[in-house]
Amino acid sequence: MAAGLTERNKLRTRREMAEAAGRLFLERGYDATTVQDIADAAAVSPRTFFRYFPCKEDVVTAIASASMDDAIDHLGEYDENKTLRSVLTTMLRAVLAPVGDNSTRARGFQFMLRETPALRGRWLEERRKSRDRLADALAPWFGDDVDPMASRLLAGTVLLVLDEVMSRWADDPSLADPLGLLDEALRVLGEPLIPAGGQ
Amino acid sequence: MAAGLTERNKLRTRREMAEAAGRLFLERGYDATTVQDIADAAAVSPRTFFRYFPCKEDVVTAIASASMDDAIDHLGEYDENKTLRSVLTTMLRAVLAPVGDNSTRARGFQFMLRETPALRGRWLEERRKSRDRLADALAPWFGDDVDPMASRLLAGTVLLVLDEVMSRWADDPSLADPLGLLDEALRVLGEPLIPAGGQ
DNA sequence: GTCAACTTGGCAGCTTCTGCCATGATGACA
DNA sequence: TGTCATCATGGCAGAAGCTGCCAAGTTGAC
Repeated sequence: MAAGLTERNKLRTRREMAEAAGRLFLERGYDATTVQDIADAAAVSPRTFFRYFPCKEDVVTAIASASMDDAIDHLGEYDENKTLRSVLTTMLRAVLAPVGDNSTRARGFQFMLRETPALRGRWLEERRKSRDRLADALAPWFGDDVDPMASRLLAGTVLLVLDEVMSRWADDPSLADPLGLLDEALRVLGEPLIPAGGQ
Repeated sequence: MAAGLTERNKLRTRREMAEAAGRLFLERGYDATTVQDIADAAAVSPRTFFRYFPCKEDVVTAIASASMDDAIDHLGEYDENKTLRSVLTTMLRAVLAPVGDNSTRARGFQFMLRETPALRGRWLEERRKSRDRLADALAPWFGDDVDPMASRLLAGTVLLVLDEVMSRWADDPSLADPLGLLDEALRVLGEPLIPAGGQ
């Protein structure tokens, strides 16, 4: 439990760097903040920064993807009493609810992602990993011996929904949190994306 | 029509750089190929390379996203006699058919994308632009005054399908082209991603 | 034939990121 | 408590991506 002094110091260093980076990014922008700036603010050397975060973009994704990882992990084991819709709703709400707690910061991050191509690429890349993990977690609902195409497509589309909801929320300052936008998006997933029709 | 010598020279230079880059990337890998290498192979200076391609990754996306752009552009105007399914099928076939013509190269690119995080991020970023354009092109099929959520989700999911199909094709050397995988994926889109069920 | 516009090359410089080694702190064991 | 292996850190040098600036050569219009 004590976990050792070294271990605690490393956690603290990591947290201080992430906080300093997040603050500086929001203050002056991602590109205008150098790793040197972050290192100075966290009282470490740039060399140490790169030991904790493989690249500059990873500070942002490490901060922002943590809640997503948690939500997918807590999706839990397959339970035949829970419908696919209910577990997905629960997961998405778990991810979206905290956004309202610090909406200024969350909006800031959202806009920063939009305006910084390098960051958005890295972000989409992270999202892709989430998609794979979500697809695995959802697979049991589709049966064991079925082709995994359906679960993979659903997982990907659910993350598209999340993306869409967050983006709209960021653009509409009158919305306190993005939860209200979720229901309509989930409704769309309950109908065929391609309406029935001729060949 | 003559278009001027300068203009033709620029096109030639651009093509030579793209070809040299593509060849070198496939030969020795993306990371192991420097911009200097590409510039040498195309007999230009590195400085000129960056005048044509804003960053190294853009050579790859410029090559690979051209057919996608064409396909979306040729999706054409709204025609109420064409079903959504038919225009999407036409578009996806237009993108996937040429893959079989040079399958070795296409597989090489696919694996390169997989193994190079920076490239994949940039690729996903490009895909995102395609999604926006596709969503705009599909919007008329959803009616004018409807919320654009449905068309945006469909566009995103169609590109997920493309991604999935290409990935599976690349992994299965027995497949000449990826067209055979398309039908099943499109079938999934014709049914609700979330099966009907309780709340 | 002349001149303006433009393309290219080279150079210096910044930033991200990595390998290497010395230094100092931590923690285990006697 | 003392000793020693381990490990986190810092500093340094350097590669690679990328940009601004200016000089030189080419193109194309009059």
